[in-house]
Amino acid sequence: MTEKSYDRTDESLIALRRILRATELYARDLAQAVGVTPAQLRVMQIVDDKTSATPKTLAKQMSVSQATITTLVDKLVARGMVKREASELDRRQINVLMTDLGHSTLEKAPDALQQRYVRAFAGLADWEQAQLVSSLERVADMLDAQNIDASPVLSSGELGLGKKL
Amino acid sequence: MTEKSYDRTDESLIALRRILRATELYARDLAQAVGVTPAQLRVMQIVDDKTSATPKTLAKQMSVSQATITTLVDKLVARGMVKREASELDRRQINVLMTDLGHSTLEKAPDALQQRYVRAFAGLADWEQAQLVSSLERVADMLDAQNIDASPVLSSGELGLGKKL
DNA sequence: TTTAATAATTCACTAAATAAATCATCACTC
DNA sequence: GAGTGATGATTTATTTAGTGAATTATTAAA
Repeated sequence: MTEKSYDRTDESLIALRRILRATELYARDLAQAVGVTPAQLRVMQIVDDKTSATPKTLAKQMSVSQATITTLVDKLVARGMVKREASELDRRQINVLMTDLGHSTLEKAPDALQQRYVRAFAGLADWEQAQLVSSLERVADMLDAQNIDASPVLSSGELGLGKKL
Repeated sequence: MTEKSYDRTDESLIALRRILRATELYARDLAQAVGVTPAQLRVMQIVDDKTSATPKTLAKQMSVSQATITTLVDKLVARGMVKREASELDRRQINVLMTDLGHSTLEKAPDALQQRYVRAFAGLADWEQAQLVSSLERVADMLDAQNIDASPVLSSGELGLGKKL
């Protein structure tokens, strides 16, 4: 074995690479369509998904420093996509919320790739879906040992709900 | 719908997100261990994999402008990781090559995540491997319509399963 | 009531990325 | 074989992301 071109490990890694690449390119395009940058879009998606988030939690979820979040939120505020609101429980904290503009902008986003994926996925036979999910989860397990919080951000409920993947 | 429980589409997207996240975090760590930035590491991996590459092809493969490649290569040259060599066929072109330092630096890199993945993958039963590959390729097909050149860069090298390409 | 620790921000700085302009070289066509 | 246009790499100027360190306000603990 392992004589010809690629062995299975390589094939799986190459497929993974294709997935990664497609996703990254898609994120760029989507962000551009929305009129913000990819990083800013990520913030919008998380905030929209949880309806509210503090800079602290955003920083953690995006694996980025709080300082970075501050500047991203600054720019989104300047574009009218999100707003800041003081927390009442703890006055050190600030809640970032979507504006109506931000929410509707997200909803109107094309989201071409995800729509295609969701449609293709929905078109699979039941057992195929199950197999795909289990395969993906298996790969994810192999990759992230310390089981990071890889929460939603992409509930695909409605086809249009821009999510990042 | 979509209250608390996720449907299969969501589950698959969440798994995908975990894969993406693990990969991104890993790329950061690995780059730091190597002593370069993630973008610079990507250049090194491609160059090392093909033994030689022009800025043009690097730009295409990384989906980035040539100008960006120029500055990345500048920095790698400054760090002694790669070198430039004039092409003989077309004197407009330049070939980027690994230095010995660059090559050995790459080889000595920890590469923890990929090793873990490769080991886990290698430990699967034959039919499981086959199923995983087919699932991943299926997902990749769903995601990237226009079938971009998603070649290697993640060839599994170190663990002896390597092939070259 | 001091003293810690926490949450967000500001500041100074580096890295990555782009578009636009420039320069050299190649490929044609006349 | 001279001129024209396309191509490959670079330079310049600018924007965006990202960081660590310092700062400010607030909470929590001693």
